[in-house]
Amino acid sequence: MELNERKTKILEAIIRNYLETGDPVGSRTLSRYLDIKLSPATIRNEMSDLEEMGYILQPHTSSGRIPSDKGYRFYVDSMMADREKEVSDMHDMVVEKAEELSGLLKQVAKLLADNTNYAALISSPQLHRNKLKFLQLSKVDDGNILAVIVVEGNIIKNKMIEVSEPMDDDTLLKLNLLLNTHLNGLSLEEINLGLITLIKERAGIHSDVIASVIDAVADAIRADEDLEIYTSGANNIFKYPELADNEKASSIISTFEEKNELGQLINESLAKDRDREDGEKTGIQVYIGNESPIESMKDCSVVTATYELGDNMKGMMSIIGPKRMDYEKVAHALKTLQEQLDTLYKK
Amino acid sequence: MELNERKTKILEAIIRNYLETGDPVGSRTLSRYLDIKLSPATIRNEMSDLEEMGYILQPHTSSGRIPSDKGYRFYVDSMMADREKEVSDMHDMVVEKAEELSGLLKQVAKLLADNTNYAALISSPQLHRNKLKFLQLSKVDDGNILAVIVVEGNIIKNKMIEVSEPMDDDTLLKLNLLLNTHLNGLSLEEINLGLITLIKERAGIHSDVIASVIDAVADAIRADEDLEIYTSGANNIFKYPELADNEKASSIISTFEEKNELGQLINESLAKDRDREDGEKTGIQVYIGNESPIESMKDCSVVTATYELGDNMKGMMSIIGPKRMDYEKVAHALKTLQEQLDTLYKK
DNA sequence: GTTAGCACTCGTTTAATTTGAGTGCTAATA
DNA sequence: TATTAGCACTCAAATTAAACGAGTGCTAAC
Repeated sequence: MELNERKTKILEAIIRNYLETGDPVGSRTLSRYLDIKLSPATIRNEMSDLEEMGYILQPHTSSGRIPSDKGYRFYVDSMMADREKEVSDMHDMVVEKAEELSGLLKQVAKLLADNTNYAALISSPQLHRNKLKFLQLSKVDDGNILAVIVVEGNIIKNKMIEVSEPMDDDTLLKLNLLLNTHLNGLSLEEINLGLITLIKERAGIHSDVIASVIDAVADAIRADEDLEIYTSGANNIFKYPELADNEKASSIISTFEEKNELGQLINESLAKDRDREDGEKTGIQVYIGNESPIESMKDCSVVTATYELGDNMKGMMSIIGPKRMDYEKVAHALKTLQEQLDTLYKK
Repeated sequence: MELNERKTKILEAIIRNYLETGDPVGSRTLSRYLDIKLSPATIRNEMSDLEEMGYILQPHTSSGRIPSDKGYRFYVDSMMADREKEVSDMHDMVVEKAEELSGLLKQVAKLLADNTNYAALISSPQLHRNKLKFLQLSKVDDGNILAVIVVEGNIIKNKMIEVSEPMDDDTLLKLNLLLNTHLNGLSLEEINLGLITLIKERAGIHSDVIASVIDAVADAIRADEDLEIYTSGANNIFKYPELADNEKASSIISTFEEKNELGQLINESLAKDRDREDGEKTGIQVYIGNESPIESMKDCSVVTATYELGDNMKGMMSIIGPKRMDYEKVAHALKTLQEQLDTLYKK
């Protein structure tokens, strides 16, 4: 069977109506709602076809139809195609450049959640390539030496190293020189065991300090270490009855709180984004129901977008809501913030 | 009327029973549950008295009684009095010393939540007095200077400062000297406008860099800036029907997510802890229902404990659950972690 | 191809009924 | 005087029954 124009119109009407009300929609309602004049009976026939084709389904015999995952998928795809649509009832979302990255990301998550009334999350940007840019040991007091490490992208890492006896300025200077000459500009792969042993040898009695420093450097460079996730508006799910029963709500909230499962979503989304042909799309992805990589979100839709923060640092943000979420509004919100973030550190 | 021994026993039996089952408890049940032999009728008379005295109440005529907030308060107070009780069914809770403070605190929050099946939170420790301990500017690359600031308690703060043109090593050295001679060892109150102006004058053309540094120093020293709150197990509240309805659950979850309201709880709890006579109690507080400073937790009980991490840095942890929570288990869990944290950095 | 008509389905709503745990009061008992 | 048995009463919760109504599929007429 073919999805002709009339069927398409009816399918869209069903979905639109369901998005608005959240109730299954019947033939009589559609007959009034549609711009083409058709009797309920005719529409019933078409709906019967649409159901057979898998686009809609009945929660139970003798109730209206609701979109199936396939139906949503069709709707989202065709919606994404004509992207010029303006969404009006969105507040201005302006990101203010924050002192700290974490503050900025928290701000973005909150903006997304507050403006859409769904749950939102954003990941800290992942560095593309990590090279050591700056390394310095300083004496803080007699028992402590502070290692400051800066890697590409100006990510800063500190480590306090305890020493059993005070280290004089001269030794410190030498260690600094030693570390910098050997390590500066190197990436994780390039710092191998041979090099480490060499440095330790040269450091002589201070090799234990060096070991601590190198540990810290490895930590700083390893990307997955820094993967921070900021969430906001998880409690918004209570606004949607189909997600608000204890079982579902609990598992969604718990996923949001633990955060480790969210990592999968982020990785998958970033990977997909990397694969797509350049220039083609805007980097927005939609996971409907079971399409989502996260088990506890099988009754939700997840919309993700990647962003780029200046120096090739890519991160991901996402909105999670009921399947009948307002996809246009959500996509628009994500795009807006995407653009703002992209330009924020560009200037 | 007086709370004699028999009334006390009955009251305790009511509360114990209610803690176990969560159902209102009636005279017949009590008659079986009590060790002294009394007929339901007698018990009814006593219950009637207890109700008049405000220790228990009926959800509706012709149902059993449940403890009032006053009843819980009585129970908690008398329970706290004999503190030697051993709680058996608690898993071993061992905190492993973590690299980063934030990791440690997350671990503690999770331990508390997992072991008690209630929601848990822990605040980062608040410094008692904040003095600048170490300050250093370093050149990271031509366009960026990194300021590293360490304050008492080894809290480290970084700030990247952009400069329009490269700064040579000599100038940097001079600025470092200038800042250190004037600022080292000072507290927030001592860094006044006069001093700032003086330093800026001496810095000449680099006064804008100095301004940024001093901003960062102020940030680092101000205590409330660092107040981080880590939560875990918020979704545990779904395990208790009396908290699991949408309205309540939503508001509790939202408080946990926003976190800013939790600050009040932390401050109040730390303040109360400071006020108590030394050596008297263990620093554990119980807020029952409306006693809690947080509006959204009026149907919960909140148990808080302070901890001390080495250098006079005090923080607070808390467990939030239904009023009928297992107070002994919770108090025991908090004490266990309290002791572990106290010794962790003492060694 | 479209539509009106009709019998049928089935979740939802409302009301009525039953059940049962629990109470207060009174009178009998120890 | 304190305790207890007995009994009528209350009321939330569970159960059952009936009515409702939105919606369907099918058939026959247009």
